[in-house]
Amino acid sequence: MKLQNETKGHGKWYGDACGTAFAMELVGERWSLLIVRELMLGARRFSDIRASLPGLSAKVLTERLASLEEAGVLIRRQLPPPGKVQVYELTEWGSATEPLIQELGRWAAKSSAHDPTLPLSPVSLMLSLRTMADYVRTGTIVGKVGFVIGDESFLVEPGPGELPIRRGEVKEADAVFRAPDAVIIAGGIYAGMPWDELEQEAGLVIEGDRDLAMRFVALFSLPDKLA
Amino acid sequence: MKLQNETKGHGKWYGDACGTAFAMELVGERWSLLIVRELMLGARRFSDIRASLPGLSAKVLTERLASLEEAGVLIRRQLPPPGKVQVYELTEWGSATEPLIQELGRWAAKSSAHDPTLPLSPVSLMLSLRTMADYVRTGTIVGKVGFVIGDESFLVEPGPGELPIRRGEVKEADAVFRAPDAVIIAGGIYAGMPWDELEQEAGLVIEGDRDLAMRFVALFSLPDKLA
DNA sequence: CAGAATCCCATTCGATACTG
DNA sequence: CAGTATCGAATGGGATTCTG
Repeated sequence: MKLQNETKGHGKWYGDACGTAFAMELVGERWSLLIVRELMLGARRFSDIRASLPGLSAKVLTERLASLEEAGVLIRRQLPPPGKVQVYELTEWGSATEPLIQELGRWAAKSSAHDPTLPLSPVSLMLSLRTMADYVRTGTIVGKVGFVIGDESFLVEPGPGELPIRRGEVKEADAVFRAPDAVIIAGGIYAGMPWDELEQEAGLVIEGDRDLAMRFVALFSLPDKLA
Repeated sequence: MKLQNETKGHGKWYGDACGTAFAMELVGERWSLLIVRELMLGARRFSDIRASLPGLSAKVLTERLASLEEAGVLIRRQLPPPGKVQVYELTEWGSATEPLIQELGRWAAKSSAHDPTLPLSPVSLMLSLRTMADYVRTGTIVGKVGFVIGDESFLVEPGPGELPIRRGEVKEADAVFRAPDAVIIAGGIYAGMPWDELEQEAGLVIEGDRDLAMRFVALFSLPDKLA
């Protein structure tokens, strides 16, 4: 891919000092922000990203990774041997897009047209927890909650005013949600589907401290819709 | 313009429940969010918007206005006679993009590549004040500050933890900044250019309570850059 | 598997001209 | 002023193929 002329950015964008314009030049392209989102919880490989974003072609992913790298949002890195695979990782500035992604999510959730039952990626679900949590109550939960979604695992450790999430084994978790697909868990948390029904019919498994699990999911709710 | 098929939105977008994706479908198109930004401080006419966004053609503006209206972000309205002109105005949900626009701006400002000396529209400058204000000090300013930029006027009335801005005559202001272009004022506030130099060489005029004016501009600063 | 390279079609854009 | 109509050029994206 030919590098774009640096004075004009992606082509002929708006030469505007406003941050809105500048930011849209960098991450406003189709797929860009979704790719950034997938990297938000840690470095991933080309094929991981592709698998999480159905509809994104290899060509476009290659192009977006290149322009995001050029913009300084992410870097391409070789993992040390053994492994020695190539991964993409957000820079510090790239990670600083999280509030941005959260605002996008909050705004979308207020739309009456937003449909929370559409498919979503594991990372997308985990990040939505951070967006929609009631932070005045996160401190009341004691214990770690694990999620195993397909072949990805995450650990959530609620604390006062915070909700740290990291990838990792769920052995240390006190309660674990296990499901083949993120949309199942999203259905329980956001669409109010009964948990026992999801366990019987959708392949959800809740392990460990079930009471903890239920108090945990009660932390999350969608905002009221706006006209 | 043919309306898009409603099931696929703008064409073939990502069918993802994540708010990021949904929001990008609605306002992620080129120019869309800049148009929304121009409406943020009140309804405007077609040609007002066009004049504020150099590089935006009538064709594209027409298209964007149509899709933003269809998405429920803005509405098209006839002003009552006399006047009887057509204006575009944000819906309640459209106005709810302000935190989003602010996050975009905050993030952009942390980039080392961001150039605050580029041209910007009057609305863009006024909104940046709300984004960059030090809200622990806004309450210490007593008095109204007016801005006249080209032929647009705004009134800012700082209060504890808030910075309301509205269009309006600056007669009631205790201090007024007057400049032919927003970039001049931005240079003083964000780029640290000396105010007296701007007055002598760039056509800036500061009227009224000069001490108030200087304490007011000290409320604003750009964040530290990230790698 | 991780991408680069080609090919080709669909869409989009900008410029210009036109209209109520 | 507030758009609409048209046209040629540029861009974008999917499918496919190739390579280390």
